[in-house]
Amino acid sequence: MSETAVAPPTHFIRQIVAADLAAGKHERLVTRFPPEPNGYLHIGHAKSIALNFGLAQDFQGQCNLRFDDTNPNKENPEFVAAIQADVQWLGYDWGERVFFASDYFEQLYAFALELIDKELAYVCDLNAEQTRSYRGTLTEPGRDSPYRERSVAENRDLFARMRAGEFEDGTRTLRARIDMASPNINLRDPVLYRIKRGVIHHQTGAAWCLYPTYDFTHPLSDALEGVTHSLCTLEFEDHRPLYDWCIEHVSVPTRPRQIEFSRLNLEYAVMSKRILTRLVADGLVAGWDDPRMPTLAGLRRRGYTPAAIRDFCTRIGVTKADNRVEMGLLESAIRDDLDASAPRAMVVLRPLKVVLENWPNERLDTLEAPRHPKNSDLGTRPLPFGRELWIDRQDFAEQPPKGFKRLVPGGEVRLRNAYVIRCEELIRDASGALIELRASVDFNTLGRNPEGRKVKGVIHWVAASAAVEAEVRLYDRLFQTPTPGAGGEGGGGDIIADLNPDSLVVLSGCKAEASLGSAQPGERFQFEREGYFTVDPDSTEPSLVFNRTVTLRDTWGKQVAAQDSKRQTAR
RNA sequence: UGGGGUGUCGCCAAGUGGUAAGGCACUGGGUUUUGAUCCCAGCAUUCCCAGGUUCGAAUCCUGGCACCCCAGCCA
Repeated sequence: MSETAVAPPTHFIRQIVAADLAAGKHERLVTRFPPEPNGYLHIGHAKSIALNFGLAQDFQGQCNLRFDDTNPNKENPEFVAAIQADVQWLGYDWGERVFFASDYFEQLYAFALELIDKELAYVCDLNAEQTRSYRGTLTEPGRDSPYRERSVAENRDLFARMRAGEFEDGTRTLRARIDMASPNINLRDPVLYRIKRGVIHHQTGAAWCLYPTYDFTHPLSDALEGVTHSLCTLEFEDHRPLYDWCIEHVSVPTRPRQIEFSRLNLEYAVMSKRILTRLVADGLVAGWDDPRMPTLAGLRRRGYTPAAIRDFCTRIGVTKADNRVEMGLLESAIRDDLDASAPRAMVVLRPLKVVLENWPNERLDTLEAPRHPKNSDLGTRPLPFGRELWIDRQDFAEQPPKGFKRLVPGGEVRLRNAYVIRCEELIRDASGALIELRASVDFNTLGRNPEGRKVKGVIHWVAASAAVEAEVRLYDRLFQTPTPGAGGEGGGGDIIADLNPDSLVVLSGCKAEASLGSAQPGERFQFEREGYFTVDPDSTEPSLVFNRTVTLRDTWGKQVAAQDSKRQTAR
């Protein structure tokens, strides 16, 4: 196979990196992916991971995994483990370079002392509320803290006593001494350290009772690691002057450059960690790995492949423009991957029995079908065929809509990989409901077209005597509105009200073809004419559980839906 | 209304003064034992708007407009 090296798509950050490297600014590229371990990673993080690790790969640099763990109240080791698992699953490797911002706490403390000595930081006794009122507003400047002019000696003393645990939470902070009148609020003497006594940090235990803020920690951690390009999302653009200020005024070994790009928004989904946490905590979903969640764990359980997610990330690009990407793009990426790789199988989701009246009672044949229509390397599978079959109720219509190509009373249809049959009779129960079809086989149609007529429709089926029972979980978008929580006109809606009540439909008593009996959790299949499915870990030996990853493209379904809505509006 | 950003097809996105890439979606047509895949064709005389500079402007200048972010001791 000739692997024509596809040039990675160019975007503004890649251009900056390439130019910096070409200019000899750095020996090699160093990036970092800096998650806070306060939740699971989602598809938005995948964009950042693919960017940071991808760039490092392409330029033969390195990308560090660094946990930004400066707020022990919200973080825990479960998230640390989950994040590592997800990054690896996505296909990236940080080698030996896993770091924690908490690794640098001692060094950071020394940097803070350096700022104090330079009269660039001071201990402030204002509480949170007072600090806020001194800060001013967007349009009015702030006022200097009454503690702003403390001596170096006093600041050193107080800061040491903060560390020693002498003061209660919220009573004192260490602040940068910059400019209370700055039009950029982040520069109005931002808090560098706050007191948190009695919290056990997942990495440092009880060693510290004061913790550095993000604004102080991030630039210095980057510099300590020799990060050359620190890539983050747009909301940190305002913080860049502060990022640069920290690097400027502290004796760090290197000078990283922060570059911002826009975060990913997806239609019908939510990327806010706060809201995702709430969905999990309130039991609105089955957990962080619920297949409806946009988390990597959820997507994995849904049947998404790492390759498809990476492909999606390159398709969406990297810019500074606000965006909201259509679900269709993600779906297209997974369909592309799975169409090429997933073995085919037949599963009847809503079974309707068909008895072939001219098929001998005891005869059970074994037909053969390719596992993949285009990739013969995947081989074939045996397909039992007998007198009684299951077909999908949706593949039969007593009164077919215009254009219907499937089975109708008196009509013919092709059973995929098998014979053409004709519907001869409808069997009903006492209430008049259809419970069974009687049909006849054209024995002369196995592997060849019937003579003298064209049979358009092809439907899938499963031999009743060899069927494997399965539960199938049909997943759809978690939210029913493209921008959940945005509300209608005016905005400010309740996000819970936007949840899609039909995001999960569980089908039991589905009939799977015999070859699926040995399917293992995590395996992916195309159920022909239905979609892509994966075996859920809830599967146990006798009872299979499948999750629907995504449907097949369905032009017929769309046509029917369009006709329906036309009929609706006509009324 | 202070500061920081962004505006190119329904969505994403190239474009870096020389006459609007590509993907997704959509619409036709072909192949097909998956209404799938695949193939072929179509889909921005115009780049938020208005002026200006230039032989030439999505790209430069001026002035507007719209949207996003910032007043956590969260990140």
